[in-house]
Amino acid sequence: MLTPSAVAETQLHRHFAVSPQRKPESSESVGQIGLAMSFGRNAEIYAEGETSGYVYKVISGVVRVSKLLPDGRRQISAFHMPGEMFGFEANEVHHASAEAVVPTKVVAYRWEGVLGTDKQPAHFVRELLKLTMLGLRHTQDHLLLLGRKNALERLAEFLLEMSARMGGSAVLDLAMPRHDIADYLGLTLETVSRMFAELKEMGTIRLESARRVHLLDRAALKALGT
Amino acid sequence: MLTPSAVAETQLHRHFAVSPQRKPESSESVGQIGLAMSFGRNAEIYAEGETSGYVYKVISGVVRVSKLLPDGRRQISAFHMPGEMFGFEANEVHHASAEAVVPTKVVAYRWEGVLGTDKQPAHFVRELLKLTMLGLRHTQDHLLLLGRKNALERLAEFLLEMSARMGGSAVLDLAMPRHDIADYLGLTLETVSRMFAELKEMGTIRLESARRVHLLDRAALKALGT
DNA sequence: CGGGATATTGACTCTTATCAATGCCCGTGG
DNA sequence: CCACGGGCATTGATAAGAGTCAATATCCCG
Repeated sequence: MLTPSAVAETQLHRHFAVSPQRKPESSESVGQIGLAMSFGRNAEIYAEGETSGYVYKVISGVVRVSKLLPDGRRQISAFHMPGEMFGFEANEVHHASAEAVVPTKVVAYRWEGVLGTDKQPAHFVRELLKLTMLGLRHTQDHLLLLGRKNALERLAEFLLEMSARMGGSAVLDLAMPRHDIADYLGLTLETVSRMFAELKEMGTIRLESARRVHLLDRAALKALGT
Repeated sequence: MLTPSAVAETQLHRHFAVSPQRKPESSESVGQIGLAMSFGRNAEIYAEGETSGYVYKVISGVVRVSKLLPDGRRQISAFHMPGEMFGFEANEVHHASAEAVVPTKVVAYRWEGVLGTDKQPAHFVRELLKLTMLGLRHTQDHLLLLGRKNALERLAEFLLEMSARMGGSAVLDLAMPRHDIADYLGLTLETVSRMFAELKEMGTIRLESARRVHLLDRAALKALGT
């Protein structure tokens, strides 16, 4: 029988001509609790179905968390930027996989799951509760996007979200390819590309290159994306 | 300026010819911490934008949690059944609204938000963390449904989810109208109706009435919905 | 038993997916 | 320094799935 992890890996190979690197390129302990790890582009940080012994904090780079269907359809639930944490689960098993979008450094912290919570300092548990609640909020907002917004609205919201998370700059450097944006927004990469073209024609953005976007008219984007 | 709460209410009036009842029909304290409340069909339990002073547990009935766009598009993020808790937020403000789908009894527990967590017993915080993580998992699964599944797959998954949560019986009594199912699945009510018809033709379900569904072939539903 | 809300069904439209061709950019090696 | 190659992105033509609008049908609930 195929384990969920094996299935996920199989699917990954459909998405990437070059198979993703397995596991960290390097790791070293940080203080007494953290373990610093480096991952190359598209390297797997953990897989769906894998036992989850850690929570992670992004130091540099970008991480995507996604779920796959047996036929290869993929939904990215979140991108994680430097400073953000990810990887916490109610059970001992990851129910999504995480990969580095670009070369990425993270710190992993040992985490025994909710059951091991007694052993964790109270402030840590409280912090984790807050982070989980914020994650839930973000995911619920994303439900609205996926369930009820059209392609243009989705891309507008995505650009505003990315801008806000990069400190609100008007020039965005997107770490991820069109394919990842599409899988985050529940679209195809062609549709994403067409919506970029449409925003460009409307004069609300300018594309310096495919990955470098100038937001020219935030108000127009907000009118679309909210 | 329209408050978010006022906007939500406006939109509700588009959805229901009869305006929803405001606030509990009755309430009485349970022990020293809980407050029992009753709500009629479509009554609002709390609104988006409202200050959140409580978490809730469903005693009987069904609750829907949803978000609205200014133009009336609605996304239901979850239905809550007896025994389940809902209404916890990272901030002091609800970022979704909750309504009773059918006449519903809940118990409300005072909750000061994450910041007030010190005052809560540790086991309660831990329990809440677990519930929030489970909610996050459910919501992420729902992202995959909304982003990547077709109408038939969505309905199949919905029926299996409902069956599982009603104890796995082969005869389902759906509390919610087609409109709510549609807003949960990111479809229109017409499409939901057509997918019911299609499952019926395939012989995987039988409709005793619109709300009462017999699951004849779970394996077929699983093949579609997973 | 009657009437209003809810659900089904049909005809047609529209958005997005699919399939396919072309273009672009960047890193590598001659 | 320029040419080549490969991944990535854009653009076009067409198809398919779900949405919209509209006409019944059915089911509760009083």
